[in-house]
Amino acid sequence: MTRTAVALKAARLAKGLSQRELSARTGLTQAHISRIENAAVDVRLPNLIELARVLDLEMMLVPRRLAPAVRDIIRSHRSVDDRPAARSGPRPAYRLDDDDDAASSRR
Amino acid sequence: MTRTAVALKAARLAKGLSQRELSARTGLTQAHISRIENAAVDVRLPNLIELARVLDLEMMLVPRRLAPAVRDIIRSHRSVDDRPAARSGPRPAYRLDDDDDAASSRR
DNA sequence: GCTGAATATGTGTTAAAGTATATCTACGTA
DNA sequence: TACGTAGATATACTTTAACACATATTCAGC
Repeated sequence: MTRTAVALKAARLAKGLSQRELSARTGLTQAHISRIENAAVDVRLPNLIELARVLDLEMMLVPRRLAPAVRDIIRSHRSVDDRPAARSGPRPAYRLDDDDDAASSRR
Repeated sequence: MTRTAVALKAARLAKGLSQRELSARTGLTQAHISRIENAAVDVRLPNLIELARVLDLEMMLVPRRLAPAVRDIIRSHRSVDDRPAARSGPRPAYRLDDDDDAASSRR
């Protein structure tokens, strides 16, 4: 299992979502989310970004020298509010402004 | 042009590499690097990670609340040693230890 | 056992990625 | 100026794998 596959699944479970719910929010099929989490496929960037968005994550390209510092920040802030179902009402709606979907210009 | 496409191209130019040189180091074809930089295709995750590795970048999934802090770190450390051709000898050889290639288990 | 929710899998379609080639760009040289 | 020529990037065409759709399997609770 790749690191991102694990991270995505962990983030989904941390939010208390089923694959089906995540499917509904992202537009990816449940089948495909399953394959992504099991690393049975290589996910494409726009799909990764969309999954990340719904899971309150952000894909970033970090200079290698700064990566350890970034990991420290993430580690030191872990488990503050990412417990399962720490929320009540409906989700604050996913933003659609920023984009990395190369195909969007072709659709 | 998507943000990552721009970032990848900028990182390549900052290292003074041609698409062909980057192709040789990553194993991706020059043709495909061209399409990626022009956002004519949606890059797959293992390819993005491989490109990033050669360009001394690291793909990370950052909790949204921490993303601004991470961006600050990156911005404040910018242009320290990422000038074009600030190096002399051959490159220190790309590491192959960490992995996100789902297909590797199937090959 | 049954029933339903959740996750996994078989199959077809479409787009990513490879191969080969073309185009562009800048520099010499006559 | 025109004419190679070499390096760099883009594009036509083919092959392969991601993704959607449908269905199966697994796993709870009753």
